[in-house]
Amino acid sequence: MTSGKRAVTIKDVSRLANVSPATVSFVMNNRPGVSAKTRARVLQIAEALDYKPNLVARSLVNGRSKLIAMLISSTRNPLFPELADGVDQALKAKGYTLSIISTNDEEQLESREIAALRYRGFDGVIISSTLQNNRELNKLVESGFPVVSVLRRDYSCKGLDYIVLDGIKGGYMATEHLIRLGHRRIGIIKGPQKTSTGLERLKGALYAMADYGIQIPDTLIREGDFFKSSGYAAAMEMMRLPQEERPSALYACNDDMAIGAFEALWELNVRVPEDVALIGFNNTAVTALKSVSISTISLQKASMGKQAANRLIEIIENKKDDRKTFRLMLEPELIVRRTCGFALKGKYLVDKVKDEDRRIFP
Amino acid sequence: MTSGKRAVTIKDVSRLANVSPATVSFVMNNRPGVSAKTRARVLQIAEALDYKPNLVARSLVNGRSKLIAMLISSTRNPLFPELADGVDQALKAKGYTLSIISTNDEEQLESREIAALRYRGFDGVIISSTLQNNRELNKLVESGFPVVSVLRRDYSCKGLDYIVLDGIKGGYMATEHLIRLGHRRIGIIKGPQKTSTGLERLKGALYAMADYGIQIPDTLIREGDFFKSSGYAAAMEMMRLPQEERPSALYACNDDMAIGAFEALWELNVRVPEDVALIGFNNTAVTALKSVSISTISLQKASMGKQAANRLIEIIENKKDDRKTFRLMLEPELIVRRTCGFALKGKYLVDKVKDEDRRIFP
DNA sequence: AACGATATCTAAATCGTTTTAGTGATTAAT
DNA sequence: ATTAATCACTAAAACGATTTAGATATCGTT
Repeated sequence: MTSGKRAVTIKDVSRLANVSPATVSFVMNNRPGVSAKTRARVLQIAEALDYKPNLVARSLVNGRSKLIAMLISSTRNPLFPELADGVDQALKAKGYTLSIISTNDEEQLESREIAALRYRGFDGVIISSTLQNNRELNKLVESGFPVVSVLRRDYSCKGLDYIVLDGIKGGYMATEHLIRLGHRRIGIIKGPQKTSTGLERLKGALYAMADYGIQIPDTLIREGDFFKSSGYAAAMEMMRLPQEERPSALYACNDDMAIGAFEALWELNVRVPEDVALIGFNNTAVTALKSVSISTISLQKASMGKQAANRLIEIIENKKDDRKTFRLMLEPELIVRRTCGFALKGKYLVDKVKDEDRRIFP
Repeated sequence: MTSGKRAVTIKDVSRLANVSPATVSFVMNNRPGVSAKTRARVLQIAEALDYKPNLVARSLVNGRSKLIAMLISSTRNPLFPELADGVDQALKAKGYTLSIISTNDEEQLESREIAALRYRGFDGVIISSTLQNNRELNKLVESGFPVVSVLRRDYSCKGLDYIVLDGIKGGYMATEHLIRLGHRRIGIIKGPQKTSTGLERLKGALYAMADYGIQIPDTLIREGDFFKSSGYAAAMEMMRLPQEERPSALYACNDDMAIGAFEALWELNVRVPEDVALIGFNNTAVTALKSVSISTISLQKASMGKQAANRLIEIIENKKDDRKTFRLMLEPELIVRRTCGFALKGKYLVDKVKDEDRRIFP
């Protein structure tokens, strides 16, 4: 302990109770082999001294800490707290404690934290901050350390268990919705291409465009970093293009960037959805506010977190080495709100496009 | 390690390098007393084996882990992630890693986590989920374990270091602002009274009312839990009072509840601020959105988190036992936005009240 | 050549638990 | 009464590092 009074140890208890440390250990762990009388005496003394077993020492000897780490990209992106909440609840129910660590999507920091995990005494880790081609993650998984990736995944990582959303499908749905509302010039604010979500949500959009035979100029694809300010900047740039090059709709690959774009449009006195339609991704709490009401793609956050937590515990507690990798891809759902203008138009304008004319996803 | 390949230990390295474990330890910690040749050889072998010191073992012997815990109430209340972000940055800069643990404001869980902290190998803890009269917190502080409370405090805890906002002043400012805009029937949505913030933000409002000679009926004070839904419910109830008993303004003791109220008013087709004014507390990111624009009280979150982190490290690193308790109370700031109607009216209606007529805060 | 000083390295104790193997004592079975 | 089985307990070895005190070897000085 850093300073202050020395903590009570098992030896203090054993001395006072006139038994060996082993006996105290048995008592504290509810193990058989101790007489009722001794057990009671030890418990009473432990209570009186306010003895709590040192979890670091315990963790050293039996390699279990009941501590799980969750790596998130940032607490400032509300998706991660929302995800963490589900994980937390599932873990608490099983007697584990969750530690949330943020890596800010910095590759170095991410690698450092991943490398440290194994040696920090965590029993396992849930990674939602996953980037691509992470050597440390590969090593961690290969070493047999319990890892479950949630939301994002690292394609390079062979044995990695994950639960993700079908981002391609989500991106497709968002874009197709805009297309069916009659939009032909759709601006895309894509996410960081070092994340699987960033890649897939863009890819889905491009598939949709291709299926509907829509060309998209480079000026209408901008890369953001999943934070609000980058969405703001991207929207500003696109709206400052010459009149005829401007988008009539924006698809932002996450809600924070959509909100940034929303702010930019507001500042420019562009009406949403009358002048420009807008759709985001993630269905974070803000988008549902009545005064915001941004259309978006929803994912089952609570379920995702819960399943990841349960899978991780399963790995930890049935430590077979031959385990099958567990992979799950959840279905996205389109949430139609005010900003895409559906209510305005009442129906899709392009229903005349025959289904055979386009590739049905996937 | 739970399963999989055995991790590389200091012994593996020492064996391969033909030195004792002690020497390897010296090398890994950049200590003198090892020849350049040996040092190089050890480093090379450590690198080849991908050896990383086991932090649990290290922590056991020298009582340092470079791990800090932060107890927050919930990730779903955006104030906490925003606070944690500041703490995280300050800690990272000094080589520490932050673990965020949420307690959901449940007294039992809170106590359990606090009690466990000391034995989990954390070097210190930042508590922002603080409730009142927590025996475990008192014991922890008394034991000399490094603790800094931020945002909230436990009045019963004598030696507790804290950095908080002047909640009474903030509550006073919010309410006074509404009063000066001419409001006489102000509904208050207070927070949980087991938190210092809940208590103070209400107290400040009552002081302001008293100073301006305003009576407030019981029906216009409702208790929420700092979450959105409780603000929604409280606003709904108040707006369903008979016409003449309804509030003309609402003061919610945090932004989430203000947003809930905002939603309720929207649903009831009550115009904000024309029919009912609204002010929140915390200046969380959502309130600043153009389409939301809720007036609120701002606190210096980043600075608060940073200072708490730095103070904690100071305690940890200069382990004097005679340390003075460190207490800081920061100044709130009124953020005037759309929902309180200031822009509408352009000036305070009650400027005729002479300053001497009321008690100037504090 | 002898001495002390310095540099390099190691053996062993330590941190606070858990666990294994084994010791006595008591009880049960024949 | 003897042997076997059971019970209550303990000594000592882990776990994987750090640290202290001491052992060797090397060097310089006179």
